[in-house]
Amino acid sequence: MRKSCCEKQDTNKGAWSKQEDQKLIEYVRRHGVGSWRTLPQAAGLLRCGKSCRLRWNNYLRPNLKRGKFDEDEEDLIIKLHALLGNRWSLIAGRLPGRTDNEVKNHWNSHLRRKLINMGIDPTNHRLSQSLPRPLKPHASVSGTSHSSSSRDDHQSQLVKAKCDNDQVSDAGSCLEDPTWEFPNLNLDLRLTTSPSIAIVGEERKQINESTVSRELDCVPPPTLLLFM
DNA sequence: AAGATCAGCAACCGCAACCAG
DNA sequence: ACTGGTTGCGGTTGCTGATCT
Repeated sequence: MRKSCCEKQDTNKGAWSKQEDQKLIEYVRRHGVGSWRTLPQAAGLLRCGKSCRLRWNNYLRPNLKRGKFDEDEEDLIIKLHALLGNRWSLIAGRLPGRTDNEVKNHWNSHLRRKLINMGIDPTNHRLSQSLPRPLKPHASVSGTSHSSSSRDDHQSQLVKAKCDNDQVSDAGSCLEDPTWEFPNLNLDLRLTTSPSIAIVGEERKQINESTVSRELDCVPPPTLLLFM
């Protein structure tokens, strides 16, 4: 049985040094990304290809946006998670400069807890306690216009929304609703020219993610939310 | 001040998808 | 259609700094 690349001897593990970063940056600058398997040797790095790809994609590539997520980004993550589930790469694709790892970490450390505190099940975006279903659906959690409000304000808005027959969990609540079937949603993310996209069930294979991602690129986030 | 606990983040690992032969 | 190699994704781990007792 072939060893995985990371099990090879003479490969470093753990945190990257500045020198390693520099080597990787320099190599990519000269040759571009790709051929991760052979890159480490070519670049003079004692790392496996996977490790190099991860380091590049998550920390070294240009145009990465580091630092705190703003409220709009958090809103968008919550909404996209309700729609897509744990498809972090797809979600990150809608957040310019953010990586899937970063989004995933932020979800697990902040947003998940935030939803739990609000009484919302983060896995299905439904209220944890049994409350009547909303009489009429709304497009978004709290809009994207609360960026000036404090986090507490935001949270209280959401809690208020919850008490007002919840608008928060609309998008995701249907995911677990026994009367609601994902495949029948025929979720059309297309706005204009190209063929429509339907997310068919939870089977990952049935979604051409790159196509979805490309389609989503045509859809400004607030418009996308209208489908939810 | 010191130890314990918590939170955030970087990185690893395993698996599935993809692709070329 | 099958197979083996490569890449990408998501879950998980472990380290580190911050906060609490």
